[in-house]
Amino acid sequence: MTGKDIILGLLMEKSRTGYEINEVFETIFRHFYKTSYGMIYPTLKRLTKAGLVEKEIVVQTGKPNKNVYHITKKGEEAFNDYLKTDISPEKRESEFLVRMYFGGNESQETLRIWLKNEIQLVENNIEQLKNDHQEWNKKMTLSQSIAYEIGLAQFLAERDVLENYIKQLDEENHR
Amino acid sequence: MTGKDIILGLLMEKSRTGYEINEVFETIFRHFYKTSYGMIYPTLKRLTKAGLVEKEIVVQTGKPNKNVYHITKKGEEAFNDYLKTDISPEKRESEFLVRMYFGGNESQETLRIWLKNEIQLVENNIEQLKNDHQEWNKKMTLSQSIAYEIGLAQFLAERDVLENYIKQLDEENHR
DNA sequence: GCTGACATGTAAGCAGTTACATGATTAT
DNA sequence: ATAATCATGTAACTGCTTACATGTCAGC
Repeated sequence: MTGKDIILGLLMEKSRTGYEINEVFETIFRHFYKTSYGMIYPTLKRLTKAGLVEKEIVVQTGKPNKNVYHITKKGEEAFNDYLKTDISPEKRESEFLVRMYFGGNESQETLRIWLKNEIQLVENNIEQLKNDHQEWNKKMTLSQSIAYEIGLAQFLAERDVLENYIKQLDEENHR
Repeated sequence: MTGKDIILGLLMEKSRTGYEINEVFETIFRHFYKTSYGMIYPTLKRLTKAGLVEKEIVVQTGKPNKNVYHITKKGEEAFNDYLKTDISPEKRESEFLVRMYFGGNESQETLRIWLKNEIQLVENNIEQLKNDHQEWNKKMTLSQSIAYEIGLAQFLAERDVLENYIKQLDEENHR
């Protein structure tokens, strides 16, 4: 799976601009796929050249013009081919956990700061995820709901562990 | 954070070979940082050239010879400098969740197969994590325990969601 | 004779990331 | 004026992945 596959999938749902594709990555895809314009626009260009998508220039008033991309037959075939490939194992890279691993020599105070910071980040993620869900759930399929709930459950689980440890640190301090 | 930083950190703990560094990545680091020999050996070479680590050739009997790497003063400084940088946001890439997002047109049967497969993978992860923990916990610091428990809690959370949904599918089928 | 653990590397390629660059319009 | 939203791109770099390549020794 590369960015190309996901972009094709999103254009199967409906025609979109690069800007709108980025919005999807920043909302519902946030907790399982991160990317940037630096991937989106060059990919769209390559896909156009390869005949998998078609570009339509839409003139707008009150807003800058935009390029709407439509998937072609060839593009649909490419996406269906992708769907037949094996699912690759998940990739995670958590610098927070790496730091926790190496944090054995840090003071309890430093540890508490790290934990508090991470809780804040996780809570932001939870809130954003819930907001995104409220906007999307009207048209969500069953499998999309599962994707959402797994993300939410994992964030909640992390928050619980973090809060438990902070409590533990506090209790040790008050003894 | 790049592979280089983690390798330096691991060599701060104790001198290791490339093979042993890989073992760490395959056990305790498994759920938050994935890599391969293709990163480890070239990095070790670069680090040696830069004077951050030193290579010692150890002749063994009954086993192939090995290269043990020791961190230098300069290497320790580099690692401490890294520790002062900001923690970068987590990166996740779950092809399973991407497929779930796009899986709206799949049959319940297909969905059930996907869920069962993912449960199997998650359960393998849980078991491996628990095994790794039993081997390492004797010498684990508090913060290392947190890293372990976050990983475990997230896998358990995912398993719960998946199992719930399978149950739901079963119930709908029996109506 | 073969499998599995131990052990070390290279080289080509790629899929991005990061930083840069630009600009219109609307609302405050 | 200035921030926010809408909107599109490029170019250099990089850090890794994948596949290849090689070999020892122990135990069955």
